Amino acid sequence: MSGERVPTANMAMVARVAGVSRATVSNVLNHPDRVHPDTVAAVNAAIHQLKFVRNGLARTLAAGHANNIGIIVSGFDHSYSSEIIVSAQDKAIEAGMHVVITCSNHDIALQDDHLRYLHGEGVAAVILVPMPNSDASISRAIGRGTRLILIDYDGEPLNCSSVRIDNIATGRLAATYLLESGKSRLHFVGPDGDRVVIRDRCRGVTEAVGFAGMSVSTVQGLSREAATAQGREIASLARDGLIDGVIAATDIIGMGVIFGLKEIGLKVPEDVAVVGCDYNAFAWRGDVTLTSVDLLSETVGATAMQLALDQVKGRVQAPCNIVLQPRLVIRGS
Amino acid sequence: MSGERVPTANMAMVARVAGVSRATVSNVLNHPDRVHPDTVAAVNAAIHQLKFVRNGLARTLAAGHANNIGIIVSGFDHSYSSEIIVSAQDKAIEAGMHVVITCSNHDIALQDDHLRYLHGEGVAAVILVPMPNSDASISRAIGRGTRLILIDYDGEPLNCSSVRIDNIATGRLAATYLLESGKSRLHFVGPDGDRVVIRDRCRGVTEAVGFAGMSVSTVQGLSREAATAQGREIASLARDGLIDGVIAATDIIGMGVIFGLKEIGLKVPEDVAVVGCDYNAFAWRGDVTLTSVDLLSETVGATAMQLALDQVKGRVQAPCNIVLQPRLVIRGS
DNA sequence: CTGAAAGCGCTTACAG
DNA sequence: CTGAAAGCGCTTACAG
Repeated sequence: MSGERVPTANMAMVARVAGVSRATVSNVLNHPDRVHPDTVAAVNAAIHQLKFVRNGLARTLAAGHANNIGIIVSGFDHSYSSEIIVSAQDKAIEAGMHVVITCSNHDIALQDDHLRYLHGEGVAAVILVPMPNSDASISRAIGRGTRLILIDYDGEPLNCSSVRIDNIATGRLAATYLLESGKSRLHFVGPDGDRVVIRDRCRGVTEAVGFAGMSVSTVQGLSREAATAQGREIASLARDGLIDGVIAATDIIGMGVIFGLKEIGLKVPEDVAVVGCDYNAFAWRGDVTLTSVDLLSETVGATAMQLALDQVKGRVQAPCNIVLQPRLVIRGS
Repeated sequence: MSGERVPTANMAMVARVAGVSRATVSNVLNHPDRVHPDTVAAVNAAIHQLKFVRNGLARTLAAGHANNIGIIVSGFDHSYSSEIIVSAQDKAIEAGMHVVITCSNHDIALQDDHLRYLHGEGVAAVILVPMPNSDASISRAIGRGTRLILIDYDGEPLNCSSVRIDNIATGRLAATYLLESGKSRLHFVGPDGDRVVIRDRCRGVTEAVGFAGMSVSTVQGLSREAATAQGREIASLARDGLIDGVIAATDIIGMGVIFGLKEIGLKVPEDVAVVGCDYNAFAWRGDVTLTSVDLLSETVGATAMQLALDQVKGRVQAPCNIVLQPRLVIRGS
């Protein structure tokens, strides 16, 4: 157990080489305008020569504020997560902040752990895409004083900023499109369980159609295999003329349905039209491209980061809850 | 600019509440066995009462070693990244370490930035899945003293531990399988550019087949759209009887080819068999599932983390370079 | 078993 | 414009 770090250059060494005090080195790094140009040059030369990289831990500790923001996601199996991360990071970089990501791997205990960990590491704020039913964990984080921004949070109202998509509107948008395309016997298919997101999408469909006009079925889980299997079931309903439009709660399911329909020779969208609800880049692209509802991942990520930055910079105190309206993207299904 | 942190409990407060010194609180946290059980209980009660979370920055700074390991990936658009992260994190957690992820978004400057940043944050080690042509950036990190583990690095030999898949074997495996399935007119299709990974896979195919027995084509980029378009081109070659087996450098391309073939009524794998080379869970399993070469992402991630931990714990000094042999997974194509 | 003291590498008023 | 000094929140020998 001797994994000592190779002795790295620190500010004291830079100061010595440059012939100045540590305070001056610090000033060159943080407020170069307050330092004589010649001194700046000398210090920078020393920094360069010693390959000095400032210790960010000590910096944060001494300065009392961090220059990084944490993002916790539960997994990368949906393109939504990655898209949020990328757009959030872009915004953070503009503001001179770093982003560290943490993955809870769909494990609520791990999510809790990451929340504690990032708090302990003193990140300036945490953006969380919370797992369902993690209210307790979230409240604890807020209680601890973590600056938290919630994405697509669907639990009890919390004293915390958030950004989310209107999932009822998502379902309504999908259903309305099918109705306007002349379809009338709609079917909603979503994963089992009682996730609010899915329930909302279903509710949106119901609002647009009315209970009488629709049927509903369920897929076990979120896998492609299960989606394809259920697609075959739905195809048989379609063959019997019971269905002419399908709203799939997820794009993966939507593609499964399309494969099921085509397998028995039904034409998409002529015989049966299919709309997905989560614009998943990992789902598109069979020979038929899936029409879906854009959940504006990029806007969501950028907005969440903006809220985080506003809080960090002290520009805003009160929590701010933003609800975004989704957008239908018509493609080939 | 007044985004001050809410005053959080620190060790001094815990010590006061528990009626002990800060050193004792620290001992309760780090070496509970050295402390009287009653004292431990009192301190823990205070910790609980104050919702104290130890400042990890200060801990790392004072202790001289971190309890976290960074992973830098260039994106999450391939399931390989996520799988590596998950398995690496599992191994880290076993060892009581935390994992922070950073995404360079396919930007070599950003990758360099993350490398510097993580070094500055003092992470115990960094696992990097490097972008092509980032040797300079990597050497700099090593020079700085960062403990670096490279995954699938294909540049100049470096004084640094690494894990990689044998990509020549990947191509050979795919081609050999097709030959043994009775196919003889093989075609290799990969993305343009001169990535070593792709060249190696092609070389593996060549080794198995000989130049005379194969043709080669190229896709612009890695998108599904381009893959599908090229799939149509390849399908026309197949229709003319010039091809009866396709090795696709990526699974996304493989699926594009399958869609192209089926569009003109060719049967997969009877008329033309298709094998992918990167076992991408995001390549949609259509009605035909893609036979592919498993790049053992989980082993790669776990092994990389093991190498990192060994170094951190001081169990190993010399760099260790591991080459893993891929494994063919026969599915429906 | 417990605590006083020094120190990790930096920043930030405050003098000069 | 520059530096001496205190302090960020913790850990670690070292006494006791």
